[in-house]
Amino acid sequence: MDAIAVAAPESQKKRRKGEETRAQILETALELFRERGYEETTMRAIAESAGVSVGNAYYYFKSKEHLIQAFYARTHEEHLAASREVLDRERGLRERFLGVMRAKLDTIEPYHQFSGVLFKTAADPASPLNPFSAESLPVRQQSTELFTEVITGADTRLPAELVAALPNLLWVYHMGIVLYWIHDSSPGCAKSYRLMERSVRLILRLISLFQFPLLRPFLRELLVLVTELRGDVTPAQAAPAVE
Amino acid sequence: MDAIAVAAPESQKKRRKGEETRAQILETALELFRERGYEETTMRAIAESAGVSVGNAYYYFKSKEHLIQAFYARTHEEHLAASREVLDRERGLRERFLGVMRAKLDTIEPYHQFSGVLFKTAADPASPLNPFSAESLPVRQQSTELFTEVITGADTRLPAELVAALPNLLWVYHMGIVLYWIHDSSPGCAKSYRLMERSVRLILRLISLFQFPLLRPFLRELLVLVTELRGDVTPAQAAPAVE
DNA sequence: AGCCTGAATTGAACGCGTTCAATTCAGGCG
DNA sequence: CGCCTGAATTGAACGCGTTCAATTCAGGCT
Repeated sequence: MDAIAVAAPESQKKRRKGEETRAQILETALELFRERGYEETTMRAIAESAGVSVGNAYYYFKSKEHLIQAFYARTHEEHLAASREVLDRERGLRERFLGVMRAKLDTIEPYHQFSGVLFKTAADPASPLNPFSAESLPVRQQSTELFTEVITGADTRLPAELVAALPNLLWVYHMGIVLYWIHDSSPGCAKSYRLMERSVRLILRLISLFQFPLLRPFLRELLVLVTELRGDVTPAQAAPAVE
Repeated sequence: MDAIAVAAPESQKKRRKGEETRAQILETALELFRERGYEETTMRAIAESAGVSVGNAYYYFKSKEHLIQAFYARTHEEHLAASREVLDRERGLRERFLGVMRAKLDTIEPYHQFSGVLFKTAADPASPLNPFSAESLPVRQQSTELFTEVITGADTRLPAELVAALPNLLWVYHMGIVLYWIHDSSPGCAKSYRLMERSVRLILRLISLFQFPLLRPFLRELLVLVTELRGDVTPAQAAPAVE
């Protein structure tokens, strides 16, 4: 048996080892987070449970928050996968949009209990977890692309300028829904689903309204506002001045 | 001199003392926050600077976060005062709305550097600082009333259902602007002011559009959505289940 | 085999927010 | 006047996240 497996080079074996430890720590951490909550889970407990020293946990994760970031990346992947399924299946704009949004809520549902901490750290402009930070730019871009795909892959034709601006708008909208969801304590987060479904319907209606020439100037101004401000706000362009 | 001042009862003298200590601690804390930032200011430093013991600081403020809450209450008062001035002066809906929003940004400007921490804690559903929490309900109500006054005191007449729903909508909108402001690193937060002015204009335009019967069903649905969901989300209705 | 090097790992130590048993203070009462 | 009581105040101690100098480990080179 081992004679067959020899092919693996040394450096790869080394990397494998490190990645296993890393995965072990992350897995243990997420489990403890789910069991006891974030604040109640200490780094010492994580390390002990994972069979490593405290310092070693910090070797792989710069801070306790970075463990959340890893989790964040994971649910993001899950959402992408779930959305892909919807987008492959559906052609109607409404179904696609609704499906992606529903997938979002479904994906994050298991973590609702400690979503507060997640958002708490995510809201800090200085945190790498901040959705506007440079560190989470890839994730943000992927999410935005998702909404691009929702629109361009649908059988509905929309004016070009709207197509250009909508993805970012919808991304912000979806963040708003998540924000509501975080504070939603209704059973099964039913209210969040309800709000999402209704607001999606409303948005689609609003979009269709833009066909009327009456509303064109309004639309124009909205688009100018959005494109003018998009992206330039992130504090990441210059390193935060800490003396 | 003292013969005149004798009138003060004992209990009042006592209360005065306590309140002075409390004020002393708060003043020192806010000063240090502004100087060095929130995270960099330790409770020990605050206590020492205020000439009290650490424990005593905790006697008056349950936690470091509660010092922020006190600051929050203060800027809220300032905003109310500044808004009052505007509302007494202006009669046009646009001027009133713009004035109140501008006053908001002006009021919080001095604290922009540590606004991140403010929002970070405010975003946590479990935190008393959370704008949706029971503890900040009075502040939230006052803010909402402010927008009621913006509308009802203006010389523009609006449909009754709109008048009923707008205050809450505008409050949420104003929170959104603050959220943008927190992440705004442009000089003088110019971008936030710009966004605010443009979006205010847009909102007013949107409001005036509702006069067209074409948009009535849209408006209806929007109002239903808002009134249905308003307020019931706060997790404060039942004590958070902590085992 | 022996050495070198850089990754992996350790655990004691630091600084922080927070707690709390103990102490002081000051006004009311017999 | 001395006692009582509750508010005000103290500071040592706790548990936490985080750091870092020191140590081990394992592969590559001579």
